[in-house]
Amino acid sequence: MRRATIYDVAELASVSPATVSRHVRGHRVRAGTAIQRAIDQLDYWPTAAAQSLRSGVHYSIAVVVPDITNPYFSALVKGIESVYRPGPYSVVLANSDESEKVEDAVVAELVRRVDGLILAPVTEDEETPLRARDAGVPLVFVDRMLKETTFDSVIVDNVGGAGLAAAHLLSLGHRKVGAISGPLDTTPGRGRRDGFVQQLEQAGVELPDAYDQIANFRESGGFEAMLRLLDLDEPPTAVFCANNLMCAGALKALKGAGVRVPTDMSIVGFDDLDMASLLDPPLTVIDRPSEEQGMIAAHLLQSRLAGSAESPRHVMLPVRLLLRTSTAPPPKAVRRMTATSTSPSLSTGRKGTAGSNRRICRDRAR
Amino acid sequence: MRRATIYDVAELASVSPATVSRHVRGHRVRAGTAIQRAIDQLDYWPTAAAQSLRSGVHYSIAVVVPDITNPYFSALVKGIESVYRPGPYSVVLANSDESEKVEDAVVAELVRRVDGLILAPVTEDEETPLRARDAGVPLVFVDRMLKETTFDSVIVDNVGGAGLAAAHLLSLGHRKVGAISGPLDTTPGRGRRDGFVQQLEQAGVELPDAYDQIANFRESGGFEAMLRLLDLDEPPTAVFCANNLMCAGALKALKGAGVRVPTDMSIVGFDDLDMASLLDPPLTVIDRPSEEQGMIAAHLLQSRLAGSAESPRHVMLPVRLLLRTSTAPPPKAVRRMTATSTSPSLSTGRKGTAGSNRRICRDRAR
DNA sequence: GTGAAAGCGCTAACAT
DNA sequence: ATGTTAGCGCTTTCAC
Repeated sequence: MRRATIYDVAELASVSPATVSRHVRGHRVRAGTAIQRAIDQLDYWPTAAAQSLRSGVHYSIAVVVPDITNPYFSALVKGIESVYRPGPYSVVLANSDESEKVEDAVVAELVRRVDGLILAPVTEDEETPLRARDAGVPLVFVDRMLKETTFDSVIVDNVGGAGLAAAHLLSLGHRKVGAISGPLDTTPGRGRRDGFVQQLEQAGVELPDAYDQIANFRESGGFEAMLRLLDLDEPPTAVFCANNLMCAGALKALKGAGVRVPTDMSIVGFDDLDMASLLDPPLTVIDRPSEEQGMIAAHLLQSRLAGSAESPRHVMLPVRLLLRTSTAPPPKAVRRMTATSTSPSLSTGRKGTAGSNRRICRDRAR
Repeated sequence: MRRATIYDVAELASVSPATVSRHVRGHRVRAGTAIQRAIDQLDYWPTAAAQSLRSGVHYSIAVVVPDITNPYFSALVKGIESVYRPGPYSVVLANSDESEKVEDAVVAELVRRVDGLILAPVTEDEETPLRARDAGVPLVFVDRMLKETTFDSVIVDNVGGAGLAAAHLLSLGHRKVGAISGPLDTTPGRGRRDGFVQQLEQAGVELPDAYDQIANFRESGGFEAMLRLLDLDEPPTAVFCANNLMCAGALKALKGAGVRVPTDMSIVGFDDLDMASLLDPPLTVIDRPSEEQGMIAAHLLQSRLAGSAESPRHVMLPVRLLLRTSTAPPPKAVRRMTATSTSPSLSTGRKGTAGSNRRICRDRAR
């Protein structure tokens, strides 16, 4: 049996196809109930392709992230979906797998099928976004963005967050601190390293090349970078890991090498992990509002789709230091400072970030 | 400037639209290079909606999972994507959020836009799959399936895996064992509980109602169920958690209550976690091949799309017990058995599962 | 509020 | 191998 078309419904309900179309799209029509009965009876569903072809709208948007396996991105997506439910838009998700090439192919495909795009680009200087512009598809960046851009964006205060981590480590008395940063051609990779280094410099502490590790944003990156750090004659007494996955990798390397945290080495991560409090030891991290970030991105996109589009809007969300127990004073504090104070004085100058009032918190019960 | 159509390209290259169409779809045509030049010059991209409307194929498939936040599903998706890259099909991902209602809406939308569906259904007795059948869209189940079904499916040996967990706990000498199961109207929820109970019964051990906890598959479910268990006059000395998220929740409850694992209570989970080895203590789990499961599902779907469709195929993947250190003999072993043997003798009768040779392993270094 | 008619952009038949 | 023609199923004028 052939699939029913709008003509079949029209005939059965004794109206014109145009009227059926209006009814289906929610307009009030006189024969509404009769049409609905015909629709149910024939099990009619509009053909999406025909609708799109004719009207030019798809009623769907796409989200492209570099690694769906990363809990941060899962949370982000959840936030976006919560805004778009219950429709009329459906949201499709795609993975670029941290590959510029894959991302480009994926986006090229998607811009032909969706009305808008939320993108966490793989690098800061790629050309993928042009595909969206060329296709006339509104785009908003999340988590990462291009260097100079006319697109909307929602990122977090990477520089400030990393600075917070550095200040915390310094206040504990650490002077030999290392950093495992992500690729420097990404917004968070570069921003977090910059913020960390700046804060160190303000305290007159240097980040030697050997302590300045760059790696990929996955577990393997953190694992290998930590191995290199441990291989040094004089490893750092504290290390900042630029994201959650790297941090897990670094912890595995430490565990394998028998290095105790925080007794032998302190660790601060960026991005909270659902399991962070269950780890051995519970992880001190820079935490950011992931779901909320997704929701804001969705709202920005929606306002574009609704046509109320002004100049590009860039929103930056505040982050906070979540204290758990993976940080402690160094094994032998060289210069005694406020090293015993677990509530470090963070009077160091810092440009204020939107609405950040409580920047340091202890982890609550669960 | 209007978007270029196939007619514009045809005119510029002095051929017919049909020839351009053939070229675009990879056929060899004489004027190939001229056409390509015209395409590049005009920046022509075929309109997906028009292609689909005319040809009836979308060149995309969809994956619908109940919780993209669950690492198991992330891995599954990764496996699927690896099969479909580099095209010509694109894969879109959707989240049903463990809600039958959301799932139904999402699938209803998707079947209008994709050529095939890979679905991890929310429950075992829902009607969503009928949407796919009605729309003539091939469907394959992963992880979960309906009770009686004519669709392809790829699941894992839930019953056997849970049995393995029970046998392990028993062999350590536990007699007061509890289970935190998922919803019984899901394949893994029911299967894992059944397998656990059966194995217990074979050893003459009962699962009292109070030890038989049912909860949602999320962290909150595990947390609350464990709280209930701890509230008992005589809590179990070992607990089996039916999935990774629940297990994390249960661990948080234990941590909050100051119950030590495995000293005071042993824990076995189902599904490995990336972080499982970093937890305090490293978690003993039933592990299954997630990415591989996704790949198999993708292949099954592809064979359907290719038309080589016979009767429904059901594949069941083997699982294994991954020994770490969250399990140990009970505080005071009531009856001394082989309670000190960490390599339990699993001579208990069990129907063989496809290709399972090494069902118990110790966790390797990292 | 409703109907008639045109056409979105493409590909499948068919003819050459 | 290529061109001609028709039409996929819908929505949108435009007239009433």
